[in-house]
Amino acid sequence: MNQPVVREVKKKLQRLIYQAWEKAFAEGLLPQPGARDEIMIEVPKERAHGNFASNIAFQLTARTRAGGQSGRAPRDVAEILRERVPAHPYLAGVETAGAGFLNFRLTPLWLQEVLLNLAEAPDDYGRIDDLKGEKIQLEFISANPVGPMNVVNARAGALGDSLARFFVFCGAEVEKEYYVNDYGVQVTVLGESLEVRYRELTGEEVTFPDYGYQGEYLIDLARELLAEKGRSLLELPKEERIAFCKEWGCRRILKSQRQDLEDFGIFYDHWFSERTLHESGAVDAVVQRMEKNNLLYEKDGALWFWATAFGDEKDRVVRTADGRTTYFTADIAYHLDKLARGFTHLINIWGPDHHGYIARMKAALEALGYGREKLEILIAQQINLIKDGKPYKMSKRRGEFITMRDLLEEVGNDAARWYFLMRSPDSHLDFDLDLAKEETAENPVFYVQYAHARIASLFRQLDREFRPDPTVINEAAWEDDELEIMEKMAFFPETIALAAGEREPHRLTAYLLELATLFHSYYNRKRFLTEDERLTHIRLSLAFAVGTVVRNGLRLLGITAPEKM
RNA sequence: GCGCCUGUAGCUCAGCAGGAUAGAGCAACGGACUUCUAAUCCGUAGGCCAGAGGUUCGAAUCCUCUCAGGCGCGCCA
Repeated sequence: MNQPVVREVKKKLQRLIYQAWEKAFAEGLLPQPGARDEIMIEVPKERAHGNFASNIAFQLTARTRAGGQSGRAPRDVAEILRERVPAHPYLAGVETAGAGFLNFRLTPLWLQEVLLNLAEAPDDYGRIDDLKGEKIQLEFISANPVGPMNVVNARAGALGDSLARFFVFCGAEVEKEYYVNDYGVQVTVLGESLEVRYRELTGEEVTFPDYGYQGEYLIDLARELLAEKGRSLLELPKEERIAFCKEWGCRRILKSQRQDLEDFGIFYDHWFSERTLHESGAVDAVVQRMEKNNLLYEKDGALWFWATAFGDEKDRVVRTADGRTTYFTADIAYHLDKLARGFTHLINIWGPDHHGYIARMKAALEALGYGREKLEILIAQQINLIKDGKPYKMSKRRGEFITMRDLLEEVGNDAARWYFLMRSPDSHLDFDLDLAKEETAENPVFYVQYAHARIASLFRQLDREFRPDPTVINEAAWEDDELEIMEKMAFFPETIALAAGEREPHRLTAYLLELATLFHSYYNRKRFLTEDERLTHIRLSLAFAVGTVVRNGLRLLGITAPEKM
């Protein structure tokens, strides 16, 4: 795999500056050069400031003072370096500017490299090997199987699925896992709630428990249960009937959750049942192991984990006074299981209501001898649904909430994914249902997709298969607007690295918007299919490249790249 | 009370280990289709980056404090 062009160019520039620095040192003008990597190469915001810039002069200024010399102004240092930067085919000019920046203007050579890479292996453009050798497990959503998916689940799903795609593109092996919380109070309440609804449908007079799940969906589910089993469940003792409802309800809800996810384009590699941890004895084994390692103490009849010794604010119960293990205990067992499976890195995406849980989970892993950095927890922040200009509150208890399915049916998968991913996971985003629904045409995702469709349309009109010709690309006389687009595409791999590294796909949505803007503007200004065969080829090479980058980018977000719109 | 997240244009939000004149979309206003898709383009307007200190050549960005909003602080999951 080729190194991304931008990285190579930065390295080249570092080398050139370093050579200048060494020369100046030999002449006694600057202090001794340090490491080459400390020379920072950045990208100026202003085009007038060149393609790349370095602030090395500012750093060196401090050092000329420290070295006992009289000290030089940043401008002078920059000038000393500028005069000594060796010539290079990539280099069109070096200038000093501002308070002491060193600005580099490059020839189109490096950008032609981008087009050539794109022509050679389109589907792989943007691939990097930053995560090569990593085996990452990504666990996300993991909702209780007690009701339909909600919109925060959808956000976490879009994020997790997209990150998985990024990681794979960065060379990692990735496994997506869903942890099914099919054990404990919540599912028991589900069983009880369903059982009451069932009896209600058989005509029995019932009082619905106030702690039960009151959503409509349970009535529907009870109806299905009645259709499937008839009144036969009434023969069972109540306890058994509840147990059956719990079992049956869990399975049905899980199945529909899974269906919702798959309709959203999210497919898991592995579904992991919490119950199996209890049944296999893994949970009890955790208690024993912690006991053996002197991590537990007894108080008020319960067994406590000494979490404060590992950075948590409070100690945590792993076995209650009446002998039950807690959710936390099972979760420790779950994470130990993950670790035993040989992943180099674990990532969990949790909802905002679980952030208080992070410290104790990390404390447990550390106490058991694993590095706390091995587990990374991302918080997908909350979503405020806005309807009719007002916040739309959700309540699982009252059963009036907008489900993930509702949302997707209203705005579509592509728009929903884009909306979730276009903001930082940290932002508490406002999702305006009316806006997303009514103004779909104004939605930025269509703007990006439209660029792709326009390009596809160009190639449809060509009566032959198009393959970019390296010779034509190398000999082309590029215009400024073309170079700008090429430069943007050169930063595609960088954007992916950043998005993957920071776990922030919104870097890519922003990038795609910028690229699409440049392209639409260019499209309006220039014709692609002209009488001049050479010119046509040059412009189509550019279109080919843009289309490829847009398609590759959308793929990472889990969004389709339509040929027609 | 403690912890986490957030505070940038009228609205929703970007701003990459600090960098040169703070950006985008929407909304507003004015223009552009005989031409490869007008789901597009071009232009105008819009800001005490919540506030106060500090760090330095340089702060929206880093540190401290204050203010405001959200979420969490169970022998629940």
